[in-house]
Amino acid sequence: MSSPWLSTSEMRAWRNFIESVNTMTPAMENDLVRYGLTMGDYEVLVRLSEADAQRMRMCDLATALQLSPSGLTRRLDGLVSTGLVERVASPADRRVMFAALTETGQAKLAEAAPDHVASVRNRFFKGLTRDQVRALGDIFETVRANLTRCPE
Amino acid sequence: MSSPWLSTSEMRAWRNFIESVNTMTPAMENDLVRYGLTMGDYEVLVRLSEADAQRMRMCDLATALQLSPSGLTRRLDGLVSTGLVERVASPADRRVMFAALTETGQAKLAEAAPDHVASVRNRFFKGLTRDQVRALGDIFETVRANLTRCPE
DNA sequence: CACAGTTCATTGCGCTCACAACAACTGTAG
DNA sequence: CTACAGTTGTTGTGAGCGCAATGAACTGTG
Repeated sequence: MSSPWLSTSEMRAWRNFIESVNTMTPAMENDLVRYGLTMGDYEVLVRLSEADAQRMRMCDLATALQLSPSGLTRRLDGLVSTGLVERVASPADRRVMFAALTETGQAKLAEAAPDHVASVRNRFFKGLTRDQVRALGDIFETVRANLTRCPE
Repeated sequence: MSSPWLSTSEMRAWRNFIESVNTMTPAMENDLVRYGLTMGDYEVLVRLSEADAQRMRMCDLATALQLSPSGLTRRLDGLVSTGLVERVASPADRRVMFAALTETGQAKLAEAAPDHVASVRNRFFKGLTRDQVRALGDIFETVRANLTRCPE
């Protein structure tokens, strides 16, 4: 129970998990290159597209993306320079900047999304049964809940 | 089946998975800071400790760690400077360098390992049933196999 | 109103990594 | 023996990210 080592079953799960993540991430990143997007960029577009008025405050967006404030500032720089997102000052609170999806950004997301979804299916869900997909949902819901409970 | 979108079940699994990885990785990284190690460093020590004569060729190690050659060179620079690993030239082939675990490195691994294992248990396996752990092993073995089959 | 504390975004700096170019070396074909 | 294609590892360069510091703006309390 409180052995200092992982059990055989745990070790197998852990190693396969780590290796899958390490392989899958660059592969999916690569699938997006043809759209001129990184996975980070894509996540920004998705979040904004789901938000009211297609815009979010920087700090809320950073939290949602689990990114540091500085990281988000720099990531947005890129998206702004390519015209997919624009910065909009808040009239209510002059400290805050909104990251707002542009028409171009919306179009780019619509263009890249089907391929990205196919990529997720192909890299991740391919070969898994319906039960396994459901089990995955349960498992990582537990993991996520456990992680948010122990921030330390 | 070939819908352009993820099903509800897939979406749930995918988002929980991504968020878990994003949260868990820095948390576990943080757990190793007190030993002066990053997770990358730790992985190097583990791989070397499992290898014959506690040493591996650079290119084999890079492959095992899914790291680029240059990435490994730089990572090893750090480990060499702290004395945990040393570079040993191969007498047989003068192109190759071995990364070899030192006594210090072995001791450091022995020191950090129990805490790291506890970290994995605490961040990842905590709250999962034995069946779920086994299911995880199966699932990511499938994912990993699928990824290696489609390198493209 | 004044002012201490908080929130928000950005910038400087350092770290890690990948890609491309490179240098050293091996071994095989001719 | 020579030529040359393939390998192994390192270095130059640039991208992305976090931490800490900064400055601007807001909040609340006396």
